[in-house]
Amino acid sequence: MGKTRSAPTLNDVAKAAGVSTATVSRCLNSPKQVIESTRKRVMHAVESLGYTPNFAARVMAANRSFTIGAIIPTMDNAIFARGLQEFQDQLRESGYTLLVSSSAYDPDIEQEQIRALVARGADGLLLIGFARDAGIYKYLEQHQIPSLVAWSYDPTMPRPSVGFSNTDAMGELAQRVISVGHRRIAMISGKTQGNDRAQSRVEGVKQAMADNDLDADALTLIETTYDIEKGADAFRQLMDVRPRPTAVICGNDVLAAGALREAHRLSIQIPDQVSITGFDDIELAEIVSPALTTVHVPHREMGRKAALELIAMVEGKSEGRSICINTRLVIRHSLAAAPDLS
Amino acid sequence: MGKTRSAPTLNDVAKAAGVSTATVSRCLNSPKQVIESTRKRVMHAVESLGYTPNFAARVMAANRSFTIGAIIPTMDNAIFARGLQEFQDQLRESGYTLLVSSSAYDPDIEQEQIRALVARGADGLLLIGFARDAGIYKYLEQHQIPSLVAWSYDPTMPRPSVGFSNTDAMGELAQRVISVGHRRIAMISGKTQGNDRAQSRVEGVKQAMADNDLDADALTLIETTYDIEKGADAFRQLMDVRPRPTAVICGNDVLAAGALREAHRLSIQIPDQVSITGFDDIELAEIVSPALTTVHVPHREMGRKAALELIAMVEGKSEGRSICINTRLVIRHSLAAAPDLS
DNA sequence: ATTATGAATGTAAGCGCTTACAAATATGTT
DNA sequence: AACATATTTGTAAGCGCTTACATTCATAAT
Repeated sequence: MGKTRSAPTLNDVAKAAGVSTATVSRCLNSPKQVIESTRKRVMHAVESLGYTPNFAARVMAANRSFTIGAIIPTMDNAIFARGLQEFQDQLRESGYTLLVSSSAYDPDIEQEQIRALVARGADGLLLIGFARDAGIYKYLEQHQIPSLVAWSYDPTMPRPSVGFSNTDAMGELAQRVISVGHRRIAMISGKTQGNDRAQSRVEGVKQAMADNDLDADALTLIETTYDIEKGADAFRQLMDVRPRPTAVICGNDVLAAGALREAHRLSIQIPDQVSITGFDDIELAEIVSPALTTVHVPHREMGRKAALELIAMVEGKSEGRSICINTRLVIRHSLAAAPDLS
Repeated sequence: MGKTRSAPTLNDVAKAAGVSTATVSRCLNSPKQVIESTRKRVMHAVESLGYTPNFAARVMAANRSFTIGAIIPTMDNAIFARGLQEFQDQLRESGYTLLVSSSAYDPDIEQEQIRALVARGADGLLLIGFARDAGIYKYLEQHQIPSLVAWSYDPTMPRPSVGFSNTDAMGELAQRVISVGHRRIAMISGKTQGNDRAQSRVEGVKQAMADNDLDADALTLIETTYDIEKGADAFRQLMDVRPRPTAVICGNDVLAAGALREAHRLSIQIPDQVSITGFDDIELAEIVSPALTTVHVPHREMGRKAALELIAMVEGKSEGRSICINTRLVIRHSLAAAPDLS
């Protein structure tokens, strides 16, 4: 309800220090413009009144907030956490504050959150992946809010992105799976609807299959939400498919962890009977047993570079370049040669 | 730089619709106050201009933002993710937007984030744990910002909290550990400095020991940051202690997972040689093998109740009650009888 | 027809801050 | 000493919105 009522304002400080509001404002924003003696007096008044500037007012007057917004699909697992933490740290160093909200993978909520952040004066936005309504991009343009896509990289897109090629990264992993002899391959993917990362990863698998004269259309594919439980469910389903797949490629480590857990329950030996792979190389991947063969994504590097680039865009120093981050295969025990190859 | 420059304002809409700004404002905020015909006209203008209200201005004028802020210690692991997701969902349903920031367990950063959120017009704040500088609480009072502590519960504190007694919950677990015969107990705790949850958990263990005529001061205690790696490091150290502890109680599941991993590496059989326990019951706990005996915290319930209570406070319907959430022991395979008990 | 009543709309005063511009003061030059 | 120039400070006009209050208009009661 009533909030700032009793909080001191710029005016109060000005009076207390016996100067004009302009001088106080300058003390706070460009101290070198005001002479030491008065600055001291002003700062003292600020201290003793416990004054904090009202951001809404500042944003409105200056049309600048030093705030960056990020909308991520979920906070519910570690996928975005690490990269975002680094993103925030980098922003902080440059004097920006990060505000995060999550969309629960729902495009409508995402749109709402984007508007909320823009309306709140965000100077720039970090978005995950490219896929979203064109109207949103138009909206951002109208408000002249620079935005940067992360967790994806596609230089052919009109908007800048910092990330990696999900297709290539997953392709490389699938190639490895095929190289060690697997022919009957199944995949547990995240929902591809409105999720270009998930789409590209499926694409990567299919491409690798095609490259090796396997019928990509024969890929047994289950789409599900990114949940351990769901990964487990999907794995169980896949184990009923005949002929049974010898390798299950998962859209990320969370799904793979679920698959692994279900394999334990079903007493299916991993990797002797079935190989399982993940994607992301979050901590989870190393902890499960057998440890997951996966694609390592340098989340921290991505977060840092995204922050730097977005700041450059916000400050008008960059038009928005796309930056490619290199992923690499991490071979651990969950992948082995296909059993029936011998 | 210049952002909202070309975006339409209330004034533009008013002109386009041939009404006053007051009417447009009313259309947007209390539609029933304006007659159907004009409302239609106004809404049409809003649509065709692609108007979105400027939040900074709205906040400043109305002194109300429908925004709730949350400052969590870290986004880097799952501990807070789940509860926060539910918190956000509940807020959304009630028409509030959640803005999150993370403090990296640093009190100074936390303070800065709190100020940032308040300055940005947050109507209320969710804080994790009680321990923080008194100045911050004074600041919140001065600005009349309701705040709610979560992940802790202590009815004796002057401020409302939604959570559980970390002492009791951990005490119950420790009691169980002792009951199955363990006498040489070690603990890997999170940094207790400025973290009342960590402190209370240590307290819980000590209390349980004292209750069972064990020397609580003899508890071998390692404090570390909440990292899998650190948990592993600490476990290695503990295994060098002589006489070697038979049970390692960890401050949370993340540390326990690290301990477990290290045990694997050291070829120490869990739970045959050493028992390990966690806290939180995040997904990780069930995935590692052996699965962790831990304390289940109903994060979702906590998130939901926290949201409801905080909204009530913001809307002046509650003075701020404290709500206790029940935790429960989850016994899995990582805890067994002490080996040398026989 | 006149007036009381209530609903719909308009008017305009802020909300707390930044910043262009003006004024005052200090510094340096000749 | 007189002036040009640079530095420091003040003045006041917004930024886009909400809302108390005033006004207008429609309806109903007399």
